[in-house]
Amino acid sequence: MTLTDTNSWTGIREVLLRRIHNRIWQPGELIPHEADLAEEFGCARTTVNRALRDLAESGLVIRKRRAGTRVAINPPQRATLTIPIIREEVESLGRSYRHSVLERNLRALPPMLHGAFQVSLSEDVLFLKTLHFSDERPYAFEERHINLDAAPDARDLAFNEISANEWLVHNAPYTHGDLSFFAVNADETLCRKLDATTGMALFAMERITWAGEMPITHVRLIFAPGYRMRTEI
Amino acid sequence: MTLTDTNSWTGIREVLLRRIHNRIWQPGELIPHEADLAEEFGCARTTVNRALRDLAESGLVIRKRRAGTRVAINPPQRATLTIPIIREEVESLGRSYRHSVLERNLRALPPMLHGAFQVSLSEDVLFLKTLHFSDERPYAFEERHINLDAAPDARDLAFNEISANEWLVHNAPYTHGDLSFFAVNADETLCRKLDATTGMALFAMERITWAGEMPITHVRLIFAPGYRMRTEI
DNA sequence: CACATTAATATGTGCATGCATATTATCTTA
DNA sequence: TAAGATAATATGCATGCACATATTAATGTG
Repeated sequence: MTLTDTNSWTGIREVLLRRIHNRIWQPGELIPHEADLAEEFGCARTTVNRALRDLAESGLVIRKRRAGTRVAINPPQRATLTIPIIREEVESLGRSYRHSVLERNLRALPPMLHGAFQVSLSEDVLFLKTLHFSDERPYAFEERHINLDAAPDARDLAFNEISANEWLVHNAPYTHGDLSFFAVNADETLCRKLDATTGMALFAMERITWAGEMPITHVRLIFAPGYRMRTEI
Repeated sequence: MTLTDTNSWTGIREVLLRRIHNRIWQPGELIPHEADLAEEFGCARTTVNRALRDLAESGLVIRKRRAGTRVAINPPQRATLTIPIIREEVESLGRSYRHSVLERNLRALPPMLHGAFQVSLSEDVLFLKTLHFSDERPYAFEERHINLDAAPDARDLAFNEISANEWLVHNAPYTHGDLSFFAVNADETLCRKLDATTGMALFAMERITWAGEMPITHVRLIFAPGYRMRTEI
């Protein structure tokens, strides 16, 4: 038995967790309310509240005012993905990072993004194709649209020194965004860029970010063969 | 300007967020400490603490005792993925769900999983191949190993009524796990099962879960063509 | 009986205070 | 001067209390 340090909120959380795991409280069942638990553990209600709040955040219990706290019927499996700046991801693996801008121009917003960007933009967007390298081997291929209304300084930057990925994180913080993951087959051009063979399945990610109502950037990243996105749950 | 409801912790969080977004506090910069902010907002230190704790959780600020709170240099982009039970995912899209167990037998733990499962198991594991359908069209193909030490009741279940996916969530809660996402090419057998053409890129997920030291299950899910995993950030 | 009103109740949050703990800065001392 | 002891300080956490708010149950009313 681990030292439970009851009357610390983490300790109480562990006790509650064990009861849920051991089915002392069945899924769907109402558990005692804060005041009772506080008395049982001999601590303040605030402390129990903290523990329960944490369990609710991770989806294990459902809390409603007046209705009480009940064990979740099917705890949704939540996974927190950390999506780092590519340079940092590569360097954290002990590899050297480099990137190369393959294409850079102004163009009208592609129709595909009209819906996603929602607002009609007053001017062209900056389009970039970038290849990211890990130890001089292709790591990921990036296609990006930048809304110059949201990041006007980007117009004068070549993004040869600092990648658009990193520059935007530092200079155009977003408030929210959409993120999706999927698989694509490598076409001819992707193959040449990513050292893949034609048709190979590649892991891809697409992201659109906004600062309030203003769309900032759309990016599509396609990773070299063998890439896995990992996390712990 | 939105109503800021200062002296509520969420209101204070919004104000702090705006200051970070507007670069009033530069990345890397030390921000005033809790007591000062509490005085500025005319609230208790606890309330400021709650707001700062929340910002720290989302990775926007870094907090260290004595050292103070500083704005993160490159806020890691954290995304929370909710991985639902497949039946619920399908039904939430308004489709009908069905699954079919294609194969079910006991076998020795495959060498591939010896490392992952870490401990040597005393007996065989239960192996299952399941196909999940959405509106009678293939949705995902599942290969699963279940440790019968962790879930002995599984030995007598056919998993025709309730899928192993769902049964395990209800009957063998895990404490932690590893999760990864990647892309695979459809091979001959996958094609037949998932209505794909040979070589098509498919989105896949692999997951191993433990209850404490005890491995529970390994599962590999391969989704039908076109699948996207989405989230908001 | 249907519907609106009111009361009861469990969680949500704020406050003032005190102490714990990690980390940095400062002061000793060999 | 370098290494170790000590003080200072910002966050972390627990407590007791009060009030806010959402939701359910009970009650009243046409």
